Amino acid sequence: MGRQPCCDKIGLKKGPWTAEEDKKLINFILTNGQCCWRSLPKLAGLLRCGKSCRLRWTNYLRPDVKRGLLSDYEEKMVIDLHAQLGNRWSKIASHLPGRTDNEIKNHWNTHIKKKLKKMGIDPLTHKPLPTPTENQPQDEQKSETETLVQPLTNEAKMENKSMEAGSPECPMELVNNGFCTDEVPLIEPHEINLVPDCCVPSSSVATTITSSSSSTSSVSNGGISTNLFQHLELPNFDWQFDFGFWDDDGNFSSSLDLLMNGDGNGTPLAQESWKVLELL
DNA sequence: AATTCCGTCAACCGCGGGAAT
DNA sequence: TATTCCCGCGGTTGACGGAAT
Repeated sequence: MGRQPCCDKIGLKKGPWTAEEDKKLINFILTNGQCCWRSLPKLAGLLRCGKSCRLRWTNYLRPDVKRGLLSDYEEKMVIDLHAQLGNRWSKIASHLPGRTDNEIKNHWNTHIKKKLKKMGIDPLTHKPLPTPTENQPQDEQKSETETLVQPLTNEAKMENKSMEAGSPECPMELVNNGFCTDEVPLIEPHEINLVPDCCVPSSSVATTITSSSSSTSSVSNGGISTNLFQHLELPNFDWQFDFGFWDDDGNFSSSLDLLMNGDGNGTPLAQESWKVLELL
């Protein structure tokens, strides 16, 4: 007997998500937690496959998701981790708080791969390509390469608490390189207090608000503008919990003004799901 | 101004791993 | 132990927007 399809595909909607669908999904998850993706669409009143809901949540709607271009630091992290882990995007993502595997995978394929090739580095092996381009001066290649690919300093590594080494679960060979390839929780348990006990989310709901201050983050994604308040047409409410945003250096900051008014570059920082959080 | 090309990224698909029975 | 089911991962696709012609 073959495997059954993950869901009944008849009558199910595909393609970009609408604001209404997003709202339904957020409301349901924040009320009930992440339990059983298979039955979620029915319970939430969505004509979507469970997998589609999970993807939409983890890659876009999740409150702690960090949007915008990867910083130089993050890019170095990705390259360094990729050299050790290969195409294990979820593992790589677990070392970059707020970043999703999908986002990192896309960034790798569209940006980093090209950069490395241009520098004469094989993106697969992270070693110099067998036949270096003769057109490009070696000195230029080297300096660029050193800037982007050199191993992270210990200081830089310590900056990221998700990379803490020394835990019993952390393989020594990776600890020695400054990385632990095991799963690293992105959110401390005390940060999760919004979901009923019936279904405790794995690592999805936090009381921190993240968003990118990158000026490039204002592009629409799947028809959804950065100003997700407007997107979901949810009512305003008072902010009562900690929140913040990620700057281009990978630092997390808290600021009500930044959240509500933008970062001074016309970039709104609020994300839609927080309204729902507060309403509950 | 219109058309084509290209880059980006959200979303889909199929598969494997692991839990449940 | 074998089978079934669900979740999550990684590869791929397709829609969209901007650049180039």
